[in-house]
Amino acid sequence: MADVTLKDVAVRAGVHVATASRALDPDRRHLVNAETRQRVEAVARELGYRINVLARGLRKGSTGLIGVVVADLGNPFLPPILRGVEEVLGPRGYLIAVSETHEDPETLRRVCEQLVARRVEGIVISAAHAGDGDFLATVEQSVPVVLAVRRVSGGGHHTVTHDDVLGARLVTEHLVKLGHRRLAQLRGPQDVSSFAGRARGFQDVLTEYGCTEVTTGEPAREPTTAEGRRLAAALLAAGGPRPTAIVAQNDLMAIGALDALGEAGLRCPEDISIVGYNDAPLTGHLTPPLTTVRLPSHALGRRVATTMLSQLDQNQEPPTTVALEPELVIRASTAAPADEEPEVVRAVRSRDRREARRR
Amino acid sequence: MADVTLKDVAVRAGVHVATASRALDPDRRHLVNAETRQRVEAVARELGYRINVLARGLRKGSTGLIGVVVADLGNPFLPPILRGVEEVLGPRGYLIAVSETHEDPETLRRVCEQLVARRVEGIVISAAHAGDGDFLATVEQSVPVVLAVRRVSGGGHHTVTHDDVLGARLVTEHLVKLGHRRLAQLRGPQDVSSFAGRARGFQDVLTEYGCTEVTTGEPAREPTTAEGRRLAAALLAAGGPRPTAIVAQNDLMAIGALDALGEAGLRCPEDISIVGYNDAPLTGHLTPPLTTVRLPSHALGRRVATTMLSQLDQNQEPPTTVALEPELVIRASTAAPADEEPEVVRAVRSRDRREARRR
DNA sequence: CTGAAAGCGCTAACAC
DNA sequence: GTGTTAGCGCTTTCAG
Repeated sequence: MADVTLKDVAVRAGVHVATASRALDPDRRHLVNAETRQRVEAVARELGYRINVLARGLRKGSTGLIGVVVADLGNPFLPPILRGVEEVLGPRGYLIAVSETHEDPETLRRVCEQLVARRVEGIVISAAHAGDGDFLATVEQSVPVVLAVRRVSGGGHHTVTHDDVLGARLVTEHLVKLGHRRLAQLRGPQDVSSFAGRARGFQDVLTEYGCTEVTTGEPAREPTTAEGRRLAAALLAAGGPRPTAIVAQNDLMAIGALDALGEAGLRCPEDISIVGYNDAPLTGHLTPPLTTVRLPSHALGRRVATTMLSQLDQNQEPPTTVALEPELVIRASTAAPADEEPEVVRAVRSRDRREARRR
Repeated sequence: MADVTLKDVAVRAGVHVATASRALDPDRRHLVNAETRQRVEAVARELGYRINVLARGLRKGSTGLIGVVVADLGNPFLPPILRGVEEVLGPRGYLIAVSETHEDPETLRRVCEQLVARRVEGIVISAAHAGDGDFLATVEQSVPVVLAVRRVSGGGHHTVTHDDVLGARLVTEHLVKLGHRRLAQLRGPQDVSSFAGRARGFQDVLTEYGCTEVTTGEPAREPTTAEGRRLAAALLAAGGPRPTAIVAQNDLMAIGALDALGEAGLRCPEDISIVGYNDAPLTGHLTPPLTTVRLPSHALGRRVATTMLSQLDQNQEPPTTVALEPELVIRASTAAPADEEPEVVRAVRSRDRREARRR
């Protein structure tokens, strides 16, 4: 607990604190006589001196702290993002303070207040909901903000995200090309841009290919296994034609759907194909291994950090939104529908029939 | 970026900064005339004043920062721990700064330096290796340290951990009671106390019940799926009698073992039972669902935080080690060995035979 | 109840 | 090259 101050070092080294300060600062050491500097350094080491970052920050008006606000630390795509952020910001001397909102807007507010009061130099937010734009604008008056993963409606913020529309297109087209024409979607909370984007990609493909959506109506209250199971069960229990494929907006809901299928005595992919989103750990080890969408989370983290750096360097660039491209991961939970024939097959058949009649 | 200072508020409210300071501090507001206080509060709100935590910290000698050092943020048992820590420390006004070491001792050192320089008030470390005791003792001279999850050899630190010996006993005994007598162990790096403890629990049970260990010799370099698979494959490829059960020291290695089994054309649990450790997400959804050990991580986080709090409150209690009890989760990856009969069955049989002879 | 003054530990001007 | 002085924004005596 012994707090050695710069003054202690200076006295012991027989110099003024200012000199000691210079000698110990990498950026100003060259202003000091080499011999003096070495003496100061020696004493500092001997006394176990550690600079008080607080005092320096107060004087220089900088804390070297970057706040990162996430919705849920348990989300498995976060670690690669955090690692990417840290990889870039750490070597620049920044320390990362992580806070969690649990998806609660009130907590988001509180946490941002906290961070601003602590004079963090920037805030990375990956916990935004669609309607948080106005609030974030006020935060941005105090400190640079970079949105990660989730956008807010209205734009106007530096944003680095995944291209969710594209990702959803990728999986949905994959299913359509397998021959699926009646698809259902398991939606997450639509005030989160990721889920909203995935919904749009899905819809777009359905429209383009003239497919039918079988719908349960409501989205999941939370994007969890339990909710996925509940929604999928409702889907299967409903009257009317069953979908041949289910697009879950994340892996957890896909797993819930898998459970619901099993309980209904149906098989995946024989009876119904299921896809997830995120490529969470172990999804490749499920039965069946899950077809899903892989996100470049680590790259996203790095990109978030560089975006933040350029803001910190006062490069007053206008807000941009960059969307990184996800990747389709095809595994065994998707196959051609059993009761319906793929387009090509049908085309061939009808041609055959036509020819047969002609003879 | 407008930084409103206390002075600004004071001037505007027509009072001295000291008065403004008192009026705005929950602990000293009662020292101020109610009317004055309200005026100050109004102005503060109006101007958007936010206290500069740095300046206050410098003056009061406290930062309200707690450092948390983890080995790998991707580890799925961390979030509940972090949440537990935050739940307890957050309401007390502490902010959590999370850093990662990637299991590198050098990084651990650097990170601790950083945190001390920033005058964090306490450091929670769940990234310790067995040999870090001496280093941590030096850190402890500057700031309270609480070890989470992993101990260091030699003791002498406030430690909150899981009872790994017990956990390993639980799964191993479960296997023995199913009738297994030839078991193998997939070990993680033994300089991490968690893995070392699990090794001991396993050995203890084997000794007590007179079972045989089939060994691959080396532990995993990293406790990953790939390593688990490699070690399990080596185990299966080796000459000599095959184990009927494999105890992996974490779920990832267990999954690797599952893979290796599949590749060798063997089934789990029919040919070999496999158990994991940690009860990571989705382990219940694997094929077969994995028998494993569930850790009270959330409770551990809370306990870590309260231990830290009592240290911060200067309660100079001597270092204690508390080990929280894990829980056995039996699923479908374990069954009685095919070629060997469970104890009870054998007992019943031999009794039957005896009785048969008597007639 | 409020104001004046000092100072937390450091760095930035400015002198010498 | 090095010392002097001032002050970052706040809290804390100590007066009044």
